[in-house]
Amino acid sequence: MTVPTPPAGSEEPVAYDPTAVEAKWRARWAERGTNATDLHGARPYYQLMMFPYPSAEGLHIGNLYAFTGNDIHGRFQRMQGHTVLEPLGYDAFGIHSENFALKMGVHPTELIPRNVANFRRQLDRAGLMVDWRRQVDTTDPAYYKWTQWVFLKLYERGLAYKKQAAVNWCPSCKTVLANEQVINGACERCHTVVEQRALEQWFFRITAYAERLLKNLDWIDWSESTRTAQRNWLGRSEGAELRFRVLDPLTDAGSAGVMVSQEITSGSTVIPVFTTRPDTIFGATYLVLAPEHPAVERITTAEQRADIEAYRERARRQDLVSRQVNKEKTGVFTGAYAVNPANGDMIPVWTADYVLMGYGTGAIMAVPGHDERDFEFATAFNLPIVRVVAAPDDDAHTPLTAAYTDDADGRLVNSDQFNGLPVADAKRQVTDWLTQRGTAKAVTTYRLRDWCVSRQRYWGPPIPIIYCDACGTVPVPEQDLPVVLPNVPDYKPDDSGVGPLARHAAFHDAPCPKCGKPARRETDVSDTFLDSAWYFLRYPSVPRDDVPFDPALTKTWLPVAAYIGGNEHAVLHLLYARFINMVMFDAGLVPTEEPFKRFRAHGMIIRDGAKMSKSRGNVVNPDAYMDQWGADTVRTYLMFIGPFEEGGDFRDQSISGVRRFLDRLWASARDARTDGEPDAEVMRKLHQTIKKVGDDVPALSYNTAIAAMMEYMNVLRRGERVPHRAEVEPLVQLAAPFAPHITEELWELFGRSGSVFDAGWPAYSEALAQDDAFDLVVQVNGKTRGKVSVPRDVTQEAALAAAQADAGLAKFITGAPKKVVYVKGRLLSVVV
RNA sequence: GCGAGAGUGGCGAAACUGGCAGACGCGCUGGACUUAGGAUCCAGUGGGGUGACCCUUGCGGGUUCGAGUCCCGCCUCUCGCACCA
Repeated sequence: MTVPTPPAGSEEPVAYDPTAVEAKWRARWAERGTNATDLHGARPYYQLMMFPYPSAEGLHIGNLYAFTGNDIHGRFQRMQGHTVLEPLGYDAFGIHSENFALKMGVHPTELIPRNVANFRRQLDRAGLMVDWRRQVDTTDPAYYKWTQWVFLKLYERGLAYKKQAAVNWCPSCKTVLANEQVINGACERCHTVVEQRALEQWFFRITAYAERLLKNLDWIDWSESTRTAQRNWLGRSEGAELRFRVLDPLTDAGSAGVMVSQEITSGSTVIPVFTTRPDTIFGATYLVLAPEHPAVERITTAEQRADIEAYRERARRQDLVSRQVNKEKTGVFTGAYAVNPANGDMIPVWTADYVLMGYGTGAIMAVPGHDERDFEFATAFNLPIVRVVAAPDDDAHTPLTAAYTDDADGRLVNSDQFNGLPVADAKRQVTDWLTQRGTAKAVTTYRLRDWCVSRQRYWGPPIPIIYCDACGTVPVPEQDLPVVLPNVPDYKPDDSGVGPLARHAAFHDAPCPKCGKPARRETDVSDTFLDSAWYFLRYPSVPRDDVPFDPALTKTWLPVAAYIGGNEHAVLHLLYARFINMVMFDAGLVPTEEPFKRFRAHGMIIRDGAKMSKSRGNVVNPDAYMDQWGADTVRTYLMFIGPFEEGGDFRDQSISGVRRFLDRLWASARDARTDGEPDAEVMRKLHQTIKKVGDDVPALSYNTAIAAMMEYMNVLRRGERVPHRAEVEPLVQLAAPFAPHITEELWELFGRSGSVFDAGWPAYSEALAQDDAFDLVVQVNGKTRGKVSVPRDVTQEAALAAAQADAGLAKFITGAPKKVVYVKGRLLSVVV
């Protein structure tokens, strides 16, 4: 492919033709291996972008936005002398692909390669500096062999376990979902309301890492918004677990107020509750257990049994949305009483769905005086409300018209020996006191739950476990990996709670690896988020088949130097990836506890002020724009429309400005003169621009870097001047990360032999960038009244004299100044 | 409700630790070149006033020689989390 040259003798200058230039350099890069990374090169720099799910619709403009932002950063680092590894792959397993395949009636094994091929074509066009030799595809057995290996590593370390639990079940996707995949009680994929089902599932013990995952957030170099989202998700809260003994009808019979049941209960039941406010124990007037709490069964009295059963049944059937959205308090008395460990009061035990089984112990002590939810419940059911904390202006007898929850200024009342203590002190002292009495311990609870990784679906890596009647649960030995996902025509999920692979005897039946007797394979596959939780470890070691990641390469390339991606993955992918990396670190397989040295969340692209969506019909098709404007223009435009970390508004109308800039760059290089000297004024602006672009690009301020180059372009061509080559050539380098094809072409036009990306970054000279005279702003009484041209290092006296000598300024400076403020190099402020 | 972020021309947006508000681009206006212009180039472009000047960064106060930027009190929007005890 060559760029058309004008016919001999033609006067017509060659116009910028992006189609030809881009095709030429795509071919040239492939031929020369320009984008191939030497894994043993000097100053390794791992530039990571979030690999896409290859949808049938093709590359989304949002993907392109993220990739371009990464690519510019990677290319810039290369021009700074780093050996940059910029890999990419496909996150092609998962429910989304499978649902789409089912809908279209095309098997995923056919659909995915087709989508991948289309993605690859679009990605190639975008001019990314990707080393495709390191590509990964999560659906390739050569990859998921190691995903299964990761599962086994966790199993080995006691971090993967199977348990029966109430889990989120999507009736439409017919599979369980992780908590992270349930948004407002609905499936994040299909938005169907999620049900609760009791199923046996594989879990990863991520909660064992909660503390470390939280602590490292204090120092990792990540976008603040992402760290905050993770902190909230981990949800650490400090408090105490208090033990309440439920009165036994036999032993406690005769105690005043106990309703003796005919039912004989065996032994005494102790209900542990978690609270962050142990200081309010004297105000705990009843207990509430979640409807699913196992103790409910045991303590309910005969009189209350029918009501309780009905209530539990209702709660069980109710989906999460109505349970969460309908916040009206409901509940039923169990008939049982428990003893308040602080004051010995007998308090009723209720069950209510405002208490969640999944958090803390699934039971609470209700302190209606100082908790809004308990106050609401107590009011609805006429339960006693006791004040145990008083605001500075209140006393022990001030009536409570609402829960008083302030824990900063309150002091304890109605709490025996703790009266008068501030809340913070009381928390500690009450916990200590109860701990000594054996009814409490200080505990820290996390909102985070263990990661449910089983999926009752087809399109994922089979979980490498075999169940043997004799040997029990047996992990598939490493040498038997991968457990290949069979290519079966019947892969539709059903409502049985068991994955479709269970229907395929050839897969399901397998000999026990230990004893060789007939046994059964696990038929669930693992969550897609496991595929992506370790992919960054794999890239440098592709295509090694003997190890998931080579120790030496991993040590060289990890942790990732720069990771840029969408904040929608703040608590999913990014938390799981940190967890898996931490486990690998504990196993001595990766060099650092944290996988990503630096993470930045990019913003979202909207279009004409509105969110892009298929239903709105305002989705930008990258192919059409690259056809019309060229990839370099699309890339540069995407980066120009707003701050990269905040996103921007894609408007068709504005793209022409960026194309005009590249047209002018082309013309400036083509027509540049080589005779004589470059203009000193222009060169000064050039050096200021080198500085600005060099500062802005690593800070991801791409929009201002482009603006600076445009500004320089205006100077370069002001008044239709013909620029000197020395004025243009460095600009070609500055623009290269943004517009790689055109700049390679112009670099070649200048007679350079290698790639512009191996030519380094233009040298910046502070001396050349410095203006010798400048305009000093003069303010009088706080108002800007004009400016005077003075030397840069002028003294205050000289500056004031210059201001007073200026006719336009002198009229404002009447009489002797009362006060003069002089900021060197900036302004002079005179008060009269 | 809690947490995070953001409100600046007709539009997308700039503004380093407080120091000329509106860089750059779109659009618009005028001009040049043209048979032509939805091409290219040049110039202008926050609002008001004939003018010297005045007003202007969501609203109201404050600190300061000086506030888009800092402090106090509100309003609006976006994104997370949401009965988490």
